[in-house]
Amino acid sequence: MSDFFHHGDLVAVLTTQPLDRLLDYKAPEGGCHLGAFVEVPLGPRKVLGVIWGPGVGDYDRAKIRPVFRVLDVAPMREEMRSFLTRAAEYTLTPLSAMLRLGTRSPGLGDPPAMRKIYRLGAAEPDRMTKARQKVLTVLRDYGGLSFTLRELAEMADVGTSVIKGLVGQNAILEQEAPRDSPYPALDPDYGGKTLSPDQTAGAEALRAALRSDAYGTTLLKGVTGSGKTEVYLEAVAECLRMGRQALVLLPEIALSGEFITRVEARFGMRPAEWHSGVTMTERRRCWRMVGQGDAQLVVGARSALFLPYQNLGLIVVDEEHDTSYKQEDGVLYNARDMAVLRAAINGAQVVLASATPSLESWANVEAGKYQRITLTSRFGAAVMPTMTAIDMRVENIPNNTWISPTLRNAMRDRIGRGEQSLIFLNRRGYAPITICRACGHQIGCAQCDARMVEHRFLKRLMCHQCGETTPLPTVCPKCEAADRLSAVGPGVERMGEEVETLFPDARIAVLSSDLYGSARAMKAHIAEIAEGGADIIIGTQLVAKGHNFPLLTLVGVIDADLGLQGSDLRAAERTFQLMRQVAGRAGRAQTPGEAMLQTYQPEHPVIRAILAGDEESFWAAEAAERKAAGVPPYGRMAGIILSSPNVQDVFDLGADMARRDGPLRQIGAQVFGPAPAPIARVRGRHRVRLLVKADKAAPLQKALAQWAGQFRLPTNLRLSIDIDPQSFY
DNA sequence: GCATCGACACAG
DNA sequence: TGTGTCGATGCA
Repeated sequence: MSDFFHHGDLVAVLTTQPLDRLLDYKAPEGGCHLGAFVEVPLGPRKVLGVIWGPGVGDYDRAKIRPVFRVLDVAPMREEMRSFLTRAAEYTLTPLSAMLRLGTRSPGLGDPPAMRKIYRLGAAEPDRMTKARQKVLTVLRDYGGLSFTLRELAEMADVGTSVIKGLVGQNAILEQEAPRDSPYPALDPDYGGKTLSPDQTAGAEALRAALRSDAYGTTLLKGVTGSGKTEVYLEAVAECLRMGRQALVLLPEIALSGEFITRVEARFGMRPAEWHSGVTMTERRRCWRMVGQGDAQLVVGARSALFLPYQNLGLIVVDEEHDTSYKQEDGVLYNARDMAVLRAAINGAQVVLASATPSLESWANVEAGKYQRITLTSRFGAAVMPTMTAIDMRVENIPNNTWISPTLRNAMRDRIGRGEQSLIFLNRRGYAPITICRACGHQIGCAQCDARMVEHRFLKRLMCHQCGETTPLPTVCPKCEAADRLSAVGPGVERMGEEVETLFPDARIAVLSSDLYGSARAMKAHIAEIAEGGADIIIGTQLVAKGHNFPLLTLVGVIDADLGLQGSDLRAAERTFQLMRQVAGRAGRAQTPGEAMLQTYQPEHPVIRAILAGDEESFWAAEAAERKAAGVPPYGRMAGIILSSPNVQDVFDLGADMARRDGPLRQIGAQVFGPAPAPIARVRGRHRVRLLVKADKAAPLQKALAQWAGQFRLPTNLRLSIDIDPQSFY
C-alpha cells in the first residue's frame, strides 16, 4: 500500500472529535501522506485530524468533502498510530480520545510561528552615535549571531528605536526565523561520574540492552542512595550515542527541577521538558522539536508518552511503583504499562527504576518477562528500621481512639529527644471498617472478600465491593463478645485531634494532599517540616513520596491490616514500600529508625513478612495472597463507573448491568456491585461503581465492550471503564 | 401564534 | 464536541 494519496483520492481521517469511526474525505490539492495532520471540514466547523488510511468507501461519494489543508508538521509515524490504536483497545477508550492525548500541543494548527531576528548588516550608518556604536559592537563581538529585538536592546543597553534606526540604513538586517528552535545537542560524554562496581555492571547491562536495538524491559532496583539515577543516565547516554531519542518519566512535576539540573550536569545542556507546568510556548516548541527529531531527551510527566517521537530508543519510568502514574480522570491509563507498550512497538528499551518495585513488576521479573538489575547501597546493606508489631487485641485502648499505649510511649520518647514521629494512615477513604476489639475479627461481606464499612447515617454496614448491606450488629459474629465491635479507621483530621489530646504541647503537622492549593505550597511545607518544623507528622501515602526527613526516627502505622482482606488490594504493598523508604532515610540519619505496626493479625503471613523486613519473603507472601484471591497481577480487574446528576439513574443502570452480565459470564468473569464509587459524588454527579474480576488470560476488554454495549444510557449518564483500577475505596 | 427549552441525532 | 432540528411547553 502506498503511503501517499493524490489529489481526489479517498482518505479515511481520524478526527479529535468524539466520533467512534473514521470519516472519508478527498485528498487535497497537492495530495497528502499517510499520517499527515490535517484540518477537515465537519459540519459547519473545521477540526483537527490525521490521515489514517485509504478511504473506507461506505459513504455517498457525492457528499464527501475535501481535506481543507495539511498542517505544516511532521506526519504521524506508523508506530505512533499503532501505539494509539493498541492503547485505545487496551483501555477501552475511543481512538479519538487517544488522538487528543497525542495532539495536546498549543497552536498545532498554526503555521510555524516566526519571529524577527537581527544580525549585522553590510552597510555603515550615515552617522555614528554612542548608542549605535554600542549595538554594533555587541553584534561584532558575537560574530554573525542574531538576536531578537529585546535581547539585542538589553545587551547593548539601548532603546529598541536605536536598532530600528540602524535597520533602516541596512547596518543591521532584520530577518524572519522560526520561533521554535531545536534543543541544544546533549553530549553523552560530558560529565560522566565514576561509578561503583555495582553501578558499572548495571550501566553496562543497560547499554548492552540498548545496543540490541530491540524491545526489552529492565527493572532497576536499588535503595535510596544506591545511585539508580546515575545508572539509568548511562542508558540515556548510550541511547543518545545511537542517535535515538530518550524519555524519562517522573511521577511528580515537583521532582523535575532537580532532575533537570542533574541532566545538565551529566550532558552539558538542558533537555526538553514536558508537563502541565511548562508554558504554552515551550510546549509547542517541545512537541514540534520532538516530532522533527530535534529534541534528544524529554523529561516529563506521563503525558510525555504521547509526544510524536521520530526514533524513540529508551523510556525510563522513575519511581515506577508510584501510584500517580495512573491517570485517574479523563482517559484512564497507567503510564508505566503504556510505556512498555510503546517501547514494544518502537523496538525500544524500558527501564523501570524503583527502590520499592510494584508487585506487578516483581511478578514480571519472576515470570521472566523483565530483566532485573539490583544495586546495593554505597553505604552497605540497607539499614531497615527496627520493626515491631503492636498486637491491638491486647492493648488497652478506649473506643474511638486509635493510638495504642505502646505507640504513645514511643512517641513521648521521641519528643523528649527532639526527634520526629510519623503517624501513618495507609488509606485514602475515610469510611471506617468494623472490627471486634476482643478477637480482631473484621466483619466481612458474605458475598465477597471485602470487609464491611460502616455508614453511620444509614446505621448499616455496606460492602464497598458489591454494595451488599446489613444492619449494624452488636455482638461479634465470631467470638460473640458483646459491645466490643468498633469502627476503626479515622481520617487524618481525626487522627490529628487524637494526637493533640495526647500531646497538647507538641507541634503537630497534618499532611494531606487536599490541604494544599498547589504542589509548590505542599513541597515548601514538607521541606519546612523535614527541617524540624514539627514533632509529630500525620499523613497518608503522600508522606511516603521521596522526601527526606533526617529527624524522623519513629513511624507508627495505625492500621497495618488494611488491605489484607481485599478492601484495597495494594495496601499491604504500600505499607511495605513505606517501611523500605523509612529504611532509606534511617540509613542516612545517625539514629536507626523504628517502625511500629498496629495490627489485629500479627500472625498473618504478610504482616510477618513485613516485620521480618525480608523483601523476597514479603513479595512471595503477598504474591500468594493475590494468587489465591485471583487479583492483579494474577488476575485482571476493571472498574465501571457510572455517573449522573440523577442518583436513581445510576443505581438503576448499575443494577441492570449487574443482572445482565451474560458476556462477562461467558469468559468466566464476575461482577460485583453496584456500590458507591470511591468518591461518591463529584461536581454534583453521583457515582456508582461495579467491579469486574476475570482470569488473567480471559479476553476482558472484548467482553466488557460487548457487555456495556447492551445498555442504552439515559441522557446525562456517563459510563467509563477503568482497566486495572488502582484505588478501591 | 410565537418564543424558549431540552433531548437528540449528526457530521464525510 | 458543537450545532442544528424537532417536539413539547409556556405565555401573550
